[in-house]
Amino acid sequence: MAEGPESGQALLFLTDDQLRKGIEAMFFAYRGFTADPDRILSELAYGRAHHRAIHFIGRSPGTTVNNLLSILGVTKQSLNRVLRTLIEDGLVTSEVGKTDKRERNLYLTEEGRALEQRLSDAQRDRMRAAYRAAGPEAVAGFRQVLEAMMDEDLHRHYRAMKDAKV
Amino acid sequence: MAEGPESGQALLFLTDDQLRKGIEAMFFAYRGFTADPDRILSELAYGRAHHRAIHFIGRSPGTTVNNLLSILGVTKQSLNRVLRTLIEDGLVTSEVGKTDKRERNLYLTEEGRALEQRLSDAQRDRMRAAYRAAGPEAVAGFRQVLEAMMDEDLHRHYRAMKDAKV
DNA sequence: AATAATACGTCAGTGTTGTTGACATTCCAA
DNA sequence: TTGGAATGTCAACAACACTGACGTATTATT
Repeated sequence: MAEGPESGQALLFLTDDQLRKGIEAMFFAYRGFTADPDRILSELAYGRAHHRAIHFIGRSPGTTVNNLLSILGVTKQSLNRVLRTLIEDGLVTSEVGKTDKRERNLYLTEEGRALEQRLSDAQRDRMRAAYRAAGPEAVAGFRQVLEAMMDEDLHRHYRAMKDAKV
Repeated sequence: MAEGPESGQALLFLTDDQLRKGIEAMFFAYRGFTADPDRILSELAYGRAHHRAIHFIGRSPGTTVNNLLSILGVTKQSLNRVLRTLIEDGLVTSEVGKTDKRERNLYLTEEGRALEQRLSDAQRDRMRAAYRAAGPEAVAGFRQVLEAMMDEDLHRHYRAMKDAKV
């Protein structure tokens, strides 16, 4: 080991057992994290893929297909299937780009914003309850660990979005 | 609001914007969380469902199909398909229950333990790096928030497993 | 002006993982 | 002992990811 002066007691949080607990906590918590939106989505014959698309289009109105692809980390064929149904159902509009006509700028319609609101309300309610139960210091730690767990390219997207004004 | 003396400054961490950041952090971090095992699994033509089964069988040797079902939250038919391939491939053994012959007790084989080790090593490496970067206080907060985010029935499973000795 | 590269969409095929429905076996209790 | 509940298996289907190939419009490069 020979980690220097911080060895011993101070590094007990890095034992395999502690790490395993973190892994299992992550697994169980993610299930809770998605449970409420999933219920709403299943009523509408949508899935998580639709939720993710709606969320990030809502976050960045006018975003392009390519940008969405790099955020979501799926293939264009997979995203296209989802976008097509959302456009057909009138939740999303796709406009030819002004400066570059190859691009498509994506926006939520009124109806799309309504669903986005409904989904994020459900998810925020749970998040708010968890935050309130854990307290501000815990929340800060929560965010720190999550950020350290991201892949670098996703972390870039996260930072870019984190600091954007609503 | 009228939340009492802790209103104002101290509740800024509960704003919608803070909650949104937490939601997006959760989304991006979970991708990182599963990225390393996913790479290993794809080499072997397995998926996350196989990983989850292997993980929880390894954690609770002799567990029954029913118990695994309530942990994983899928249908028994879905789990069965995964278990069948793992058994065919010699990673898991299924033994008829001693007291109740309807039950099947599940165990990892030597080979199954080897894969479990390989997968959890990869996942632990990332978790360890994140923990080390964030520090012990952050890790405590991380775990607190995650636990508060779980559904109650999953939280029960988590607690039961959390305190079990390896 | 011709060529290459980019952005987007689509068709076809495949694999994992979830779902329901039907069914066999085993246990238990009336 | 018979009917019901619990446990697990087989079959078929849907959602959603993937790869590969191709078409089209637009922009950039030479």
